[in-house]
Amino acid sequence: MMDMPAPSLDDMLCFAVYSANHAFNRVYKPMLDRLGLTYPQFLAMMCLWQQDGQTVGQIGDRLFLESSTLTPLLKRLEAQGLLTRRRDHTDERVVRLHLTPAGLAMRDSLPELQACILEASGMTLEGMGDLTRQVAALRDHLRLPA
Amino acid sequence: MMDMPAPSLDDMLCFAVYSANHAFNRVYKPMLDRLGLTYPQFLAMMCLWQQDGQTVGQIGDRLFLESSTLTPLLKRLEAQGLLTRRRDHTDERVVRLHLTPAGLAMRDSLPELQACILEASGMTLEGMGDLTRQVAALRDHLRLPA
DNA sequence: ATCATATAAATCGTGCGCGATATGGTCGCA
DNA sequence: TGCGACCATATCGCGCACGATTTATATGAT
Repeated sequence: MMDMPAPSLDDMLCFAVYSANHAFNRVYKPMLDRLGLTYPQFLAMMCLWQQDGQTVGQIGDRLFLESSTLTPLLKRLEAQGLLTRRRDHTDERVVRLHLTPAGLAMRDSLPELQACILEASGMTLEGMGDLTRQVAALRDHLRLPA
Repeated sequence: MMDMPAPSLDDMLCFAVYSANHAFNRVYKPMLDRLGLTYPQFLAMMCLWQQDGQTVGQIGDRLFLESSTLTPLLKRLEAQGLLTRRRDHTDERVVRLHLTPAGLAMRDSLPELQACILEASGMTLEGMGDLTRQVAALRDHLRLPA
């Protein structure tokens, strides 16, 4: 029987994804620094720009994050004056998030941000859309129960 | 002039990569738990399985990580008895990493690990190789100086 | 009405990841 | 010989991310 050759890091999809994620982080950082956001905070803001008034759990479902990650992150956004956190009147277990005017206004920086990312990626819009779908499909398959 | 439509999270390559990375982490976790490794620790071990005796800086170049990340991680691997950290005799600034027999033996788990990942990804080997190259090319382009 | 179960967030401890800085070693050049 | 520039690693503080647990609220069965 032939053994499979031991794969090197460069052949491993998981490492490509791991290192590409870090590379994105580094590209975003200087731009987000000027907004006073971290990258995960930016993703949470994206959720709320898309739909205001979501709960912590809904943001978690969207971003695939636990409340143990989100609660402190959202408190920091609240401390920055970008959103409010209030218990829902009809279900006191739930915390609803609402953008402040400052939080909403920050959305205006999005187009420029997107343009920078597109340029840094060195891809076309179509190429990005295509790769996005492939990677999202991989993610969704990995998330299936074993 | 028409504005670009504000993209949602699902259209963003950065989020696809971010969430796919977390999804990989979650797939690896139960398997790595049995080895007593974290995912970044596993990546460091991959480097050393490929070439023993590398320096901290070489591992950092390979994984795109800083010494501030690697030093504590490598100390934990040393504490587990998987490798040794020794200053180089000819250049005392440099720390060289050498696998112990236990660290080397752990490599035997690799093939099974790879097989599990392949299955969890729901892809063919060719499909994985193809996507790996696309994502690595993206990473390398993002790493170019602006 | 009561109590068991379930659910949503929050809290805690550990490890990763970075930027800024510190420490100590090397090398070239006066 | 000694000093200044550079270099490799280590340390520190902050924020993310998780699993395990806790707290508070809601729901359902009897």
